[in-house]
Amino acid sequence: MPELPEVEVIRLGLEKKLVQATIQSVEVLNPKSFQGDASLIQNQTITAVWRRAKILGIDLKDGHTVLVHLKMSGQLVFIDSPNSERFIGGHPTLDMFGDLPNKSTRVIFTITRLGKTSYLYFNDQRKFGWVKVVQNSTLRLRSGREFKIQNFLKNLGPEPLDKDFTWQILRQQLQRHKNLPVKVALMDQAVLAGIGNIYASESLFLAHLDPRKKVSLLTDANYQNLASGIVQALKLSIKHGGSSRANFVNALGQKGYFLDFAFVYGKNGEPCKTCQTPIVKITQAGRGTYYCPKCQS
DNA sequence: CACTTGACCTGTCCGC
DNA sequence: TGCGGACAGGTCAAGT
Repeated sequence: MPELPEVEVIRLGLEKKLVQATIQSVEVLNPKSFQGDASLIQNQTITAVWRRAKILGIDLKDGHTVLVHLKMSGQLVFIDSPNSERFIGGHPTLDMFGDLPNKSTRVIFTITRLGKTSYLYFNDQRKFGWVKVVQNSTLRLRSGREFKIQNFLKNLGPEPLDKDFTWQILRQQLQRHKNLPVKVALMDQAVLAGIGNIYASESLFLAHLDPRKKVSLLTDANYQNLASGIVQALKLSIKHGGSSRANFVNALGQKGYFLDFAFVYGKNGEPCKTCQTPIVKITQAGRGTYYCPKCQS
């Protein structure tokens, strides 16, 4: 589920709640969801919450970091006290959500701050996601940022929301896959970090680019349009709280509303918002791709 | 090496 | 209603 915007929305929420707070204890309900020694992070103060690609990092004062990957159905929900904070901010809480923990809860962190106790729930219906405790020292500096290269992570491409991201960088990165359709190439995390199935389709629509077009056939104008389409789609989604197709909720358990503004994702058969032509769904590399056959020719 | 497919899980939705 | 199958935002490993 979560791609870059969803993970960033969670990060923004968690940062407010967790920095300067302390992890008092950790309860692992599903052992496969948790790697590393949970006892290492107990009674540790949280110093930062960061994101790289679709991975969240929670830094602790003593030099450990808790990494979280939500994969398809993960959630990280912070609750001060039952049935309170989830209703602030003008958006309703998911009705299905109910009280936590629920049957999808895999890990529970007990958090204390200023003498008050709260809980952080890692829920993950499909059990693909994970929480992992590592040493900061295993996270290497790269390009002046605190990004990690661990075995379980292949090399990640540039962050598309970095200030120095340009269409030339996009062009250079896509050259890794000259013979692939541009949509498939875009989803390789080594090309760009954080683009998944929703934002690949949406970015290509904004760029008026056929998702089936091979990378080798792209023009500089295509790259320029695509680079700006990517940034536009990601920023718009963050602004609307991310995409909640099924499971996604932010750090307070609230849904995101980007899909209300989407042009093509999940819209097959519906008229294109620009030209009224029905949106088409095809399969590329085993994943659904949505596009407008007229606007993206 | 480049690329595709299956596997990992649980849940939902759609057609018969 | 019930049941089987397809499908779901991600990423590895194995296969072609």
